[in-house]
Amino acid sequence: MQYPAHQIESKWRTWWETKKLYRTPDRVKGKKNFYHLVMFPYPSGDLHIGHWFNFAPADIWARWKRRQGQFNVLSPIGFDAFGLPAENAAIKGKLHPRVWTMQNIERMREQLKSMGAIYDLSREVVTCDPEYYRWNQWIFLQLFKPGLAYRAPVAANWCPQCKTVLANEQVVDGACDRCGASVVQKHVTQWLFKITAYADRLLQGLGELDWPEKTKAMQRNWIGKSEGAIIAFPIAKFGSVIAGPSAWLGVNSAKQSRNQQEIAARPSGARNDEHSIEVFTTRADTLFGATYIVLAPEHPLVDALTSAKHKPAVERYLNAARRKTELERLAETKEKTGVFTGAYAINPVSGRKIPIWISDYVLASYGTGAIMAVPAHDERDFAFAKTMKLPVVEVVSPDAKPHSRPSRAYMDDGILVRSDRFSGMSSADGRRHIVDSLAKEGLAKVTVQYRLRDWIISRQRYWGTPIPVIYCRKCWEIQSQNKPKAPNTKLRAGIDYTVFQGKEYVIHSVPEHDLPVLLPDIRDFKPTGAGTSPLARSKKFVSANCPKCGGPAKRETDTMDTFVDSSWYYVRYADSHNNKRFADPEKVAAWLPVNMYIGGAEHSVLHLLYSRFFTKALFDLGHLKFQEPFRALRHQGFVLGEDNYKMSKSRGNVVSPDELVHRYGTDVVRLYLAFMGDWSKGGPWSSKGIEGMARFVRRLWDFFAQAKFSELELSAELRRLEHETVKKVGADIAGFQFNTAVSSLMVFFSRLQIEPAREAVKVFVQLLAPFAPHLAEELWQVVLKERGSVHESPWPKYSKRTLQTGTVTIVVQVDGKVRERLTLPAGATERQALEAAWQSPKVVRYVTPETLRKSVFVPKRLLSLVRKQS
RNA sequence: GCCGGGGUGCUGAAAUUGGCAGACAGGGUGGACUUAAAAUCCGCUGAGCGUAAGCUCGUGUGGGUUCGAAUCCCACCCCCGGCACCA
Repeated sequence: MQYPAHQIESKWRTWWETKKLYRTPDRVKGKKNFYHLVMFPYPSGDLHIGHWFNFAPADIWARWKRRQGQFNVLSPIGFDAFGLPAENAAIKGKLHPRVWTMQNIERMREQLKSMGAIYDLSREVVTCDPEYYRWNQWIFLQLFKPGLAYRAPVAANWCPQCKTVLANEQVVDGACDRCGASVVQKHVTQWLFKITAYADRLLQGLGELDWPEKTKAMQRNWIGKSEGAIIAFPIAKFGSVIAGPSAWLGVNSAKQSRNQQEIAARPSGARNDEHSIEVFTTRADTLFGATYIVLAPEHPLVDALTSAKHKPAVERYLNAARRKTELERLAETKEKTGVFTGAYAINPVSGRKIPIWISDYVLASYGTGAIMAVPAHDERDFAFAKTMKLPVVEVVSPDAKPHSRPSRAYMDDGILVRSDRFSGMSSADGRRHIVDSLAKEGLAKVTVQYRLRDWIISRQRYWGTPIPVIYCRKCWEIQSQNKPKAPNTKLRAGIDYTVFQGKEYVIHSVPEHDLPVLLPDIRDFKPTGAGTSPLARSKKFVSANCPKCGGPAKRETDTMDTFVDSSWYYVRYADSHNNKRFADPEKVAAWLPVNMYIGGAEHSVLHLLYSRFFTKALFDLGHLKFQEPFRALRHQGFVLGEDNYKMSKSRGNVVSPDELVHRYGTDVVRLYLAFMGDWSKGGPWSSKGIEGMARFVRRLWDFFAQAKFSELELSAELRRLEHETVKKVGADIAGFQFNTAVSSLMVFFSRLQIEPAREAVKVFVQLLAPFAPHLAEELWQVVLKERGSVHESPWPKYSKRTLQTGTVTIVVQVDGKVRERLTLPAGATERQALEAAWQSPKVVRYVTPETLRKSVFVPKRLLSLVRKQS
C-alpha cells in the first residue's frame, strides 16, 4: 500500500497545533526546565539541507529529552535578520531590505513547520524588529557606561567590496568572509567593544564547559595568551646615549590598566617615550643575542628616530607598506623587507649599541609594536639578519658549548652561553634571572600578552542596528571654555569625547527612554564607500538635539555588527516580547544558561566567543546571574554534495529539502539525515541512501497496515531485544549517535516482523517517535488505538535483569584464535563455559584440560584458553 | 610550524571503550514472482586457499605490551579542520 506521507504529516501537524502540544510554559510543576537551543538561521530565503541537518537531529534529541518525563524542554527558534545579504539583494532587486527579509522569513517559517519540530513558535525572535534591536541599543549603552564600548582610531580591516569595516574574526586568510574580496587596512575611528578586558576570563571559563575539545582549543588559540616580559632598550640617539628608567614600566597597576585601554584604542600598541623603546618577548633568556631592534612601520617613534639621512628611504618604505593589502602581507612571509632608521639602542644587559630597523614583519597591533631581534634563536629574525647582513650571535646552546656561524635559528630551550654572569643557566632560569635583574633597574616587567583584539562593531552599512549615540560640539565648547589652557584633562578620548575632522565633540548616550533609535526608511541604502553608512545621507536622521544642552547635535550613523544581535538572542527567548526590559530576570533565571546548544562549528571564534563575552560583561553589570551562556555544545558536520564536494549552485550538486519532503515526506528525510552517518562529521549526500530509507518506511507502513498483532507473552529473545533496543536508542540519542539508533530500530523491526507481539510493537513506535514524529503518531493513535499523543507518552524503560536473560554466544579462543562459538545461558559462569568447551571437538582438537595453562572468562562474551608451552 | 580530529569492505559506516572486525544501510550479484520490465521478496557479497569441514591473511606503515589490539604505548606516513611573521 502507498505510504500517504503528506496526508499523515499535515493531519498531525494541525492536530499538534490545535492541542498546543509544544507551547512551553515557564514553569511546570514537578519538572525541571531544560533549555535546548539551535543556532537561529539567517533568513536567506530557503532552508537548505545544512539547516535540516542541524535542526532535525537536534529536534530528535529535544523530543527524546522531553519524553524522559522530568524535564520541561524549551526549544525556540527565530531569525538572525540583519545583515549584508538583505542589502545586497535589495540593491540588486530594488526591494527594501526589510521587505526582502520579511518575505524570506515568511517562507522559511513554513519550511521550518514542514520539519515537524517541537519549536515553541510563540517565542520567536526576529532581530531586525525594533522590539528586538531596541535592546541591542540598550545593551550597547550598558557597555558604554563603564567604557566597555568606546570609540577609537584603529587600523581596521576594510572590505572594499562591502565598503565596510570588519572585525578581526570576520577576516579569513586576508579576505572578507562575506564576499571574498581582499581586505585592506584603513585608519578610521570606530566603535569597539573591549573584549580584551575579558581575555583571561574567557580563557579560564572554558575549563568548565561541556564543549567539543576542538572548539575550546580554537578559542584558546584565538585568545592567544603568551607570558613573557616587556624590556626597555634605552635609545642611543644619533650616537649619544639618553638612558634612564622607562616611563611606562614604573607606573602603578591602576594607571596601567587605563593605559592599556588607550593602547587598545591606538593603532599601535606601543607605549614608549623619547628615552627608550619597549619590546615584548617570551624569550628574555636570549637577550644577549639581541643584535638589533625592529619597529613596526606604524610605530609612533618611527618619525622621531629616523635620521635626516635616512628619511627618504624610510618614507619610501612606509608608503609601500601602507599600500599593501593584508593578503599581500600574508603572502610575503618568506622574504623580509625593511629599512634602517639611522638610530641605535642599547642592549640593556650587554651594553652594546644595536641598530634600530623598521620592517612590516613586526605587527603594530601585537605586544608593543617593536621587537628585540635575536637572529640566532628566531627564524624570522634570522631570515631578516641574513637579508640585511646583520650580526647573528648564539646565546643559547643545546650542549652548553658555544658554536659559531649557525646555519639556521636554534629555537628550542638550552643552556645560556655568551651571556655574562647568566651563562650556564638553563633557558628557564635565564629568563627569570635576566628579567629579575633588569626589573630592579626599572628596565623590565613580567607581562602577559593576548593575541585577541578588541571587537570593532561599527559597520558602514544600512541594514543593522543604529548605534544609539549623539555627538555635541556645543557641549565640547562649553567644557573647553571652562578650562581653556589645559583642556579637559579629565575627559577620556573615545568615551567622553571624540574627534571628527579635527574638531572635538562630546559623546552622549541616547537616553534610555528614547530607545529605540529607529532605523529610518531611506531611499538609497547603497554603501557610501566614504567610511560612513548610508544613514549619513539622511539629514533628518543625522540631526538631533543634544540630550544634555538641547542644542543641535548629530547622530552616529554607523550600524552595529550583526554579531551583536546574535550575542544575546538566547536570553531574549526567555521573554521574547517584553517591552519593559531586555528580559524579565525571573524568566531568565527559569531558563538560562542554555543547557544544550547545537549548531555549526564555523562559529567557534565568532558568535560563540562574542556570546561568552556578552554574558560575562552583563554578569559584571548585574544584568545576568551566570557567566557562561552555553553549558553544553555540540556541532553537526557538513552535508556535502553527492560528488563529495561542498554543495554549490555552480557545481549543480545542491539537494533541496523542499523537494525531498515533497517526494518522500518529512519523516523519511528526518530518518535519513539521522541515519546518513556520523552526525558530528557529516558527509556526502546519497540519493540512493534516502531511497533505501523510503523503502524501510514503506515496509514499516505495510507491516502496520496488515499485521495482526499478537497479545501473547513475548518470547525471551524478543523481550531481551526490546530492552536492548530501548537502552541502545536512548543512549545513542543522548550521545548524538543518531545513525546507530536508527540501525538498532531497524534490527528491532526485523524481529517484530517475525513475532508481531503487540507489547513490543508499542515500544517500537514509542522509540520511533522522535525520528519520525508524524508516522509514529499515526501508528500510535490510529493503528494501535492508544490514547493521547505518542510524544506525551513516557520513554520506555528497560531492566538490567531482562538484559541478562536468554542465551548468548560465547566465543572460545585458543591461544588468541577463535575456534568455537558456544550458545549458553546469559548467566553462564566460567566453570559452565569450560564444561561446554570440553564437549566441543573443535576445542579439544587444540587444547585439553591436560594441556591448558590458563583460561580467561568474560561473561556473556568470551572464554580464552591458553595452552602450556610445548 | 603549532593546535584539534581522522585513516576500517566497492560506498556511507558499526564495533557496548581491550574481547566474534565489518552491525545497519547503499551498491553489486544470483534466484523467486512476471509474457516482460519496474516494484516487491529471498540468498550471497573483505581477500586468498579448499569439493567440503575448515584453514590462512586482513582495520595507513613498522615495532611493542597483552591470553587477546581497529582500540593501549613508541616511531613514522598520509588526509581533513583551525591558527600562523603573535616575537
